[in-house]
Amino acid sequence: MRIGELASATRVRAETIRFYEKQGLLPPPARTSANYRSYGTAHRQRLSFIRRARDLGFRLEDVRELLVLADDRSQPCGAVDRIATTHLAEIEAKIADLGKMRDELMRLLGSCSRGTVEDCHIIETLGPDR
Amino acid sequence: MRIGELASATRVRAETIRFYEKQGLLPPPARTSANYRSYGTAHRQRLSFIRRARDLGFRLEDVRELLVLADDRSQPCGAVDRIATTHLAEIEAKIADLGKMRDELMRLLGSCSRGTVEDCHIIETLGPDR
DNA sequence: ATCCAACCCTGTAGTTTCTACAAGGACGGC
DNA sequence: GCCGTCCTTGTAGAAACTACAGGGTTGGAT
Repeated sequence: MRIGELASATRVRAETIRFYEKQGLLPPPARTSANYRSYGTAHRQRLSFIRRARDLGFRLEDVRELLVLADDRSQPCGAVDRIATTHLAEIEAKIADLGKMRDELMRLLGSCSRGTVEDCHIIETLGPDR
Repeated sequence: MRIGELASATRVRAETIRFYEKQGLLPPPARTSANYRSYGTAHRQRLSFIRRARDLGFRLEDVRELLVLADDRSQPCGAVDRIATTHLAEIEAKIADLGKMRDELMRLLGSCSRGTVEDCHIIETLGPDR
């Protein structure tokens, strides 16, 4: 299959597929006589793997490691577990941060008096000094 | 005050202060005879404003607009409200996304059998095809 | 007077993960 | 032969900084 077909099969844009190839995440495929990339099932599976991992928020560096582990099926599962656990902790930290922002923003918006900026609680909270 | 003092007063790094100046968020200050930046109270207040807005997750473009609004105190408060409301919605969307990732990751990690990659549920879930 | 650490200057390049061209070649149908 | 769609490479941009490199300045100790 050509890059466009692979793109729609995996819902990964063609540009992104080329980008992954350049980053070494996806091996360079065979080429047709017209120099078009020609992909097979293994490529589609590998790209789907990458996409699922990205959907779970893993960074490309993590995806790279996970691919190595997936390729060597005799490895102990601990490394996978460690990567995923670390990632989970990062996600939870980010959720906590965003939750604080959300609470503070809701507090500010709730106190908006719909007047002029002069007595806007939001602007007032941001500056000048408290 | 010089840039280092401003930096520690606002907990914004000196490099970032220069960056904000280049972006037009902070007006260029006076210079000493040695060409050092020399800041006053107004600069510190403006930078604190920026920092608080950034802590709430506003993008620099939003901060730029908020600064304009804060400078013209007769403006109606609606524009501020609109920026903050939009931002709140983005934050809530991001929290929802991350929440889904967290749930899925926890599910995967809970099913980890601590064996080899061969029967690792995490790797299995990511690929090849389901 | 000299020395040194700690500060400051400018400008550029790197981070992350793509996305968007620009300029050109290939292919399939009419 | 032409048109629209696909493919190729390479480069630049987006966000918000961060990290140098290669210099000048300051202020205190010796």
